[in-house]
This record gives sequence, C-alpha cells and structure tokens, in this order.
Amino acid sequence: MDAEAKNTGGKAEPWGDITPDAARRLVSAAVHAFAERGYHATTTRDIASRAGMSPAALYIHYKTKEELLYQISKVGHERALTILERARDSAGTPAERLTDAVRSFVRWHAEHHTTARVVQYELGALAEEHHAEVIAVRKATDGAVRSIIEDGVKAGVFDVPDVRGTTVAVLSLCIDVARWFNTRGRSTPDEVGDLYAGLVLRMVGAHGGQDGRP
Amino acid sequence: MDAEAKNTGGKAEPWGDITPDAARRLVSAAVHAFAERGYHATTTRDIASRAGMSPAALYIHYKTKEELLYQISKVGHERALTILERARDSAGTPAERLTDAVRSFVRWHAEHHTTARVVQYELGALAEEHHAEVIAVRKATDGAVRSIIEDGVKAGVFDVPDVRGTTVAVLSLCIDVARWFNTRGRSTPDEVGDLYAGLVLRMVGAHGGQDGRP
DNA sequence: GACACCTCTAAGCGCTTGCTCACTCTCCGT
DNA sequence: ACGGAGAGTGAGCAAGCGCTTAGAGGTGTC
Repeated sequence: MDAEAKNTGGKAEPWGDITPDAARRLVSAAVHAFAERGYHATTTRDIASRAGMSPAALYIHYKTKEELLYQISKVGHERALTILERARDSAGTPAERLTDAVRSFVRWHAEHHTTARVVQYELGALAEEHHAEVIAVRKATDGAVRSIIEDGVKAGVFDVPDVRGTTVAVLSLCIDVARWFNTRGRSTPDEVGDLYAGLVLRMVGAHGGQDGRP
Repeated sequence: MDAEAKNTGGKAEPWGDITPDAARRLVSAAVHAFAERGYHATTTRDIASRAGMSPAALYIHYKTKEELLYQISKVGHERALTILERARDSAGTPAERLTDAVRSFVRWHAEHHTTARVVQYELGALAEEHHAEVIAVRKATDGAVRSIIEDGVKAGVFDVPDVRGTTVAVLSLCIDVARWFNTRGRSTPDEVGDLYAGLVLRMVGAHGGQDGRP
C-alpha cells in the first residue's frame, strides 16, 4: 500500500480527489441530499445551498443534475468493483478470498453508507445511456463474486447447489447494508464485515480450509 | 384454508378487497407507477391516467398523493408482518419455523415484487406520522424473526454468536429480493424461497433437527 | 492599463407539479 | 317527475422545478 494511496485507501472521505474545490463540495452535497431524500426529491437549489453557493453555480461545474448523479454512481460502482476484483485476484484459498471479498465489500457499504445508498438505490434515476453503463459494472461485480464461489466449488471446499442464486444472495446481503446501516447504530463497519463474512462462509458450506468445524 | 380466503391467500392480486372499484384501480396504478419510477418521480396525472380517469378524480378517493402511498405501505407492511407472525407462532421445531418464515416471506417478496418494492424502498417518502407508524410495524417484523432464532439458540439447535446481527442479515436477504426479482428472470418465487430458506438454515448453523448434515 | 479568463450571482423564463373548483353526468328513492 | 347525492371532468391556480442569461468581481498576462 504505497502507490495506491491516492485512491481512498478506506477510511478517508471519498471525492477527495475532485479537482475544483467547488465541484467537490457540490458532489459531496449531492451525495448527502440524494441519500437523505432521494434523487427526485432533491432540488438543485438544495444541493447548491448545502455546498454554500447560489443555484446557478451548480451549472458551471455540471451540465445537469443528472450528470451529478452519474458522477457519483459511476465512481461508486467502480470503487465497489475494484474492491471485489482485488479480493478475487488475491492469493489464498477460495474461503480466504471470499472472506476478504465480503468483509471489505460490507465494510465499504457501512463506512460509506451515504454514498453507497445513492450508488445502490438511485441508479434508476440515471439517463438511459448512463444507466446501461452502470449496469455493465454491476454485472462485473456479480461475476467477481461468482468466480470466487465457482473456484471453491471446483476445489471441493464449498458446497453450493445453486451458484448463480447463491451469488445473488451474497451480494444482496452486502448491498442491503447500505440501506439499514447508520453510524449511530450499535455495531461498527468492522464488526458487521466480520459477522457477514462468517455468515457467507456458512452459506457456501465452506470446509477443508482454515475454517474449523466442531 | 377456508376462513382465510378473503385476505389474499398468496397467488391472487393484492388490493382485491378495496371497495369502490375506482379506488382499487387507483391503488393498483399507484403501486405500479411507484415501483417503476419511485414515489417522487410519479405524477398524480400518471397515476390517474393509468387508472383510466382524469387527474382530478384521484382526489375524490384519496386526499393526497401521500395518502395513496400510505395506504400501500400500511397494508403491505401488515401483510408482511402477518406472514412472519404465522411462522413464528406455528408448531414445529425452530428450524422448521425458520424455514417456513423465510420461505413464505421470500415468496411474498418475489411474487408481489412490485408491491414489495414500494413497501420496502419508498417508505422514506411518507409523512412523519405515517412513517413512524410503519416503522413500528417493521420493528415487529424484526422481533418475529429474532424470536424464532432465539428459540433455536435456547433449544441448542442453532449456533448463532450474534442473534441481533444475524436477524438483520436474514431480513436483509429476504427484503432485497424485492429489489432484484423480476418475473422474466430464470427462477420462480418458489425456487427462490426454497433456496433462501436453505441458505438461512446454514447461516444459523442449524443441526439436530430434520436438517441432514453429511 | 487593457484584455481575456474563470467563478459566481441575481433575476427570472418556461414548464410541470399537486391540488381545487365550478360544473355535468348518472343513478335512485319518493 | 324530480330533487339530492355521489362520481367524474375540463380548466386552471399558485408554487416550485431545472436551467439560462446578463453581468459583476477577482486574477494573471502582456
């Protein structure tokens, strides 16, 4: 972890690398507004005022309100995909890689639950072309998780009758964290990540690796 | 199944028992519009035209657009709670009751995924008083699932280190079905229900009952 | 000093929104 | 025959929406 430092290692606020300061404030304001009230219930005036500027200033940096959502959605989806691909491509047993994938994916959804909520639940408001682009990224995230599970099945260490259905279930579990998680709750992102990684290992019937069975 | 027939046994379209025919058409139109585009992106003109009437006719049957959402959300939440309470209160081992709960809860979310999507994802648009009412029902659904899991732990047939967190995870899995399920997909509500019931039994580490382990 | 450049604002345009109102139908009891 | 009630409509209001425009201020270059 040295050359990767620029791209939000984990704890930092996202959007830190957006170049004009005002644009970054606008994206951040939009994320919070979209997460709180939804894209359609958020007005451009609300976004601008949260960013501390006049309504018109928004259009200096972004062509439309939808482009703001697209920026958030695209970057967020790519970040989520990167997390899963890194886990898929890492060394280790399938159980270790699945644990890593779920733990870091869940942790991201909990830690950045504001962003994640917009990423996961507001993509329906995207323009058709942008929507298609984002859907392609989502298919790739599904593929990343599925390939880890398939590896475990081929290696004989997972017991999964329905790989496709189980992949969807695993992703459901992780994604839904963005819906219910809040920082004033009783558990931290790390705790939820660990708990969910354990639950998923059970779901795939993991055995034979470092996973002890009584 | 004889006295229960009136209240949508399962397969039937919901909202069948709303009294003025026009009101039922309005609710049905609103459900489809809200599920497709979201509450805030849906116009009262759209709802009315889907129901085959003029924009003004909506206000003969419902005071506001929000009251329509409230009707849908309230009835849907109560229906979902009933399903889980019936499973909780039924005879049988904890594993059987948990299987029943997940299977029927998931089946409802898949079969009525249009309604379920509105129920699960549009409650943020409710007025504060209505929102609080619906949140209370949601706490009860959480309680129903948790009490089944607690029973299994007490009986020594479930192995669940974190009951509260696992309850949230189980509900996540089920609720998220409403987000991704569509009737043109490759699996039926029954298949998803069976798959998910099996996954949840693994999540709680079920053993000792009818659950065979190799 | 003059100019171009960028950022930002005050004012507001055209349009859509949720909702209302005056009115017309159709049905029904007497 | 007729009056009242309820369901429904066409037209439209006030408010708020996304977005545009004309221009103000600041900054760097020659």
